[in-house]
Amino acid sequence: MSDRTGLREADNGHAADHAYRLIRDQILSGQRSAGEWLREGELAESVGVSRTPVREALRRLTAEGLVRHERNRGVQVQAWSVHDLDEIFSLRSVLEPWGCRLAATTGTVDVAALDALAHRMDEVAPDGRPTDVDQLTELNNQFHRMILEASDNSRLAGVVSSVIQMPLVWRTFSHYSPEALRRSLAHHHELVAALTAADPDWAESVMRSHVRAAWHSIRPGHDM
Amino acid sequence: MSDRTGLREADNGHAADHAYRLIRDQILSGQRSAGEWLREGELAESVGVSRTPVREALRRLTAEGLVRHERNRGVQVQAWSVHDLDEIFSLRSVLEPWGCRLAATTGTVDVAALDALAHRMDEVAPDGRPTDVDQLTELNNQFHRMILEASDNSRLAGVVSSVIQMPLVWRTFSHYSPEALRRSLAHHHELVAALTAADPDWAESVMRSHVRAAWHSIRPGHDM
DNA sequence: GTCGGGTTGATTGCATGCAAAGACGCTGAT
DNA sequence: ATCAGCGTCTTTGCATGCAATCAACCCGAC
Repeated sequence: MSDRTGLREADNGHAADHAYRLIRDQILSGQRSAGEWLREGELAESVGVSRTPVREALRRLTAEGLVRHERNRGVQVQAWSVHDLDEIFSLRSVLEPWGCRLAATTGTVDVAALDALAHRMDEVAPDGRPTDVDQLTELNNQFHRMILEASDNSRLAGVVSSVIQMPLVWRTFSHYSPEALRRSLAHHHELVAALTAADPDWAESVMRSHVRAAWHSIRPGHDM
Repeated sequence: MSDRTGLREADNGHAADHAYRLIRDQILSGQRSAGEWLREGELAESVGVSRTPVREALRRLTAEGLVRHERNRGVQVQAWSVHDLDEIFSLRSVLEPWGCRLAATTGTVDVAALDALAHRMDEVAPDGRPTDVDQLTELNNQFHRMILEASDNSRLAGVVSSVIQMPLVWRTFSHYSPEALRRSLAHHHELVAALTAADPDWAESVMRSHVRAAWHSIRPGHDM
């Protein structure tokens, strides 16, 4: 471990966290393909730390479902099927509308911030054609997370984000048609309106439409 | 580490798993009280392994929310408030009825096994007075888990069980009045009936009643 | 040619040592 | 008496070495 400092640029001082973020990013960005074995030694070297914090990072990723752990064999990147996607989206289509309903009643949601996010997404994807898919994804995640956190049920937010990891690998928005993406962005504005009006039924049903539309946009063979 | 074998009785061969189970049981059984600090060294000695597998066990427990991890300070048993209980039960009152609805439609649920469980619970708690709270809790968990696993959505089952840990600490059934417990057991039989009839609406609404009744039975100050 | 057994190599799992960070108590100054 | 500064001591975080495990290969027997 010679020039460790050279490799740990954005290190906030903690090897395990650093390793976790690096490995996670490699998986989410697709640099590590599904089924690929992640060797502790190799990762340790590439991250610039010893195997111990790498092992800790891999255990966290295992708990989050991004990788699979086999005893005495190692860790491999989780493989995903269409059925997994169906499970996740059917779960989301229950949880997110409910969370959105709660957010509409608590009144703690920051509608101005939501509105700003919706407009920034419009800019990143003018006319339904995204210029930067990663940024669009990030903005979208912020939008949804912000609503769930206003639901005043921290476990709900945690559960949804733990389940959502996989669609991130799938790079959701790259599967959208321009029309589907325009509709998705319109939903965001409608959600802002419903939350501003503090109408739980409206908010819930728009979110349900939003999630189910997304489901059909992503599902292979249904690119509408 | 002298006579390690003497301490590892039910060891299936793997130190980290062993440590995990032991520590987890200590928390769930109440031997470790909320807020108590869990020292790696002490745990390692008591389990009979080194600190490394203990650390791994503690990280798993952290991911499951049973303990809290503070950087460079250690791990302490998670403390629970009534608000946490509310969060969990409101989540359950959305997820479990939905899972029960799904189970009623997939037709993969083993109603005979469910019926057997319901009757065994009757025996363990005749006239709403439990003879063995732990066994009753275990049977109840099996009952609910079996329904969720028949929902054909593995993530749903995972999410619910991850969220349910805390009521286990609370030792749910010891808070029930005889009347509430009798009602709870009756719900189980009604659930079996609804699932046998494969009626999604019936199944869903019984489960919703069941969860919300449980909520009121447990909530401090609402022992009806 | 195929199958079984043993052997080698790679990799994980665990134990241990050391360094760094925080908590506590002491001392001294105000 | 109170509080800042300092040193010690406990505890965690990380690195490293070694043992156990698994996979793949090779070789010999049938």
